[in-house]
Amino acid sequence: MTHQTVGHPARPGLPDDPRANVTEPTPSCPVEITLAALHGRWTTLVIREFLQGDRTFTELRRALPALSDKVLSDRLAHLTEAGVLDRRRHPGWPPRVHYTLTPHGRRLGPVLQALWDWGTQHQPLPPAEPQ
Amino acid sequence: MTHQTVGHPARPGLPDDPRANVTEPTPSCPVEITLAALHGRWTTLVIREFLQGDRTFTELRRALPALSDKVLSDRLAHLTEAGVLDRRRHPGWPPRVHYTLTPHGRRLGPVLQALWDWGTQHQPLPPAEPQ
DNA sequence: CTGAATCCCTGCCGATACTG
DNA sequence: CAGTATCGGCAGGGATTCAG
Repeated sequence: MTHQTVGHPARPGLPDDPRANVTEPTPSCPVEITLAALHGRWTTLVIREFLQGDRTFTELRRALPALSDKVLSDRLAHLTEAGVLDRRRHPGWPPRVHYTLTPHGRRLGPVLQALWDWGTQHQPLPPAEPQ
Repeated sequence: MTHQTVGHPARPGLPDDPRANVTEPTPSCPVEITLAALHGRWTTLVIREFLQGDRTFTELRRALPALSDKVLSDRLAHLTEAGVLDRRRHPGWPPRVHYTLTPHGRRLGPVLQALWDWGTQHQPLPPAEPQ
């Protein structure tokens, strides 16, 4: 089955988009864009927090105690730059910063859901005997 | 919007599963399982090849010329161990090995589609002015 | 033909200490 | 409170060489 009808209904592949024809990893590929947004340890857990509402730095630190300040700061900056989070500094003392999902960030819900669903269907195979 | 109705229809969050309550990255989390399967440079491009049909080592090498033998070998072994690919050695000479998506691997189609879709909706933000 | 072994280089992550 | 600066360890990825 080397060839495949292009017009096949319920086609399991990806869209017929010029960006789907790349032959090496490139940042302009939509899949790479999304994986770049999700990139890094802790990132999906941070996003999960925001799917329940906005958060401050300290609230996140309490929710994810094993996450260091530096990495949390990195993740928030990264997600903000990726257009996933909106950063809002509140005036006064003590300084408070609220982060919220942008509309674009909220659309990561279905993405994480897809990742979740595949993972739940995963049954680890018994180690294949050498043939 | 700190609180949210649990029973909200079309809930954008993740399932009410005990595994969703982890407070640190753990390999048993379904999201981590899927990201682990997709992990590594070139991995999604390799999977894309298989969504069009089975492939041999050499066919993949031709389709992705900038991918080194070692990394291709790593990816194939990794995806096989993750239950995504099925590895079948053919007897005779020269040795030939065919790789095919398992049923489980075929279910990665919707996952890649979700990643693709989010990425296409992505419009890079102009660099935010410091507030 | 299909890999495995080795080497080097880079970038991520964590820990710690410090600042507006 | 919400970060930044710095450092070290380690794993990933590429190039090259060797093997079944």
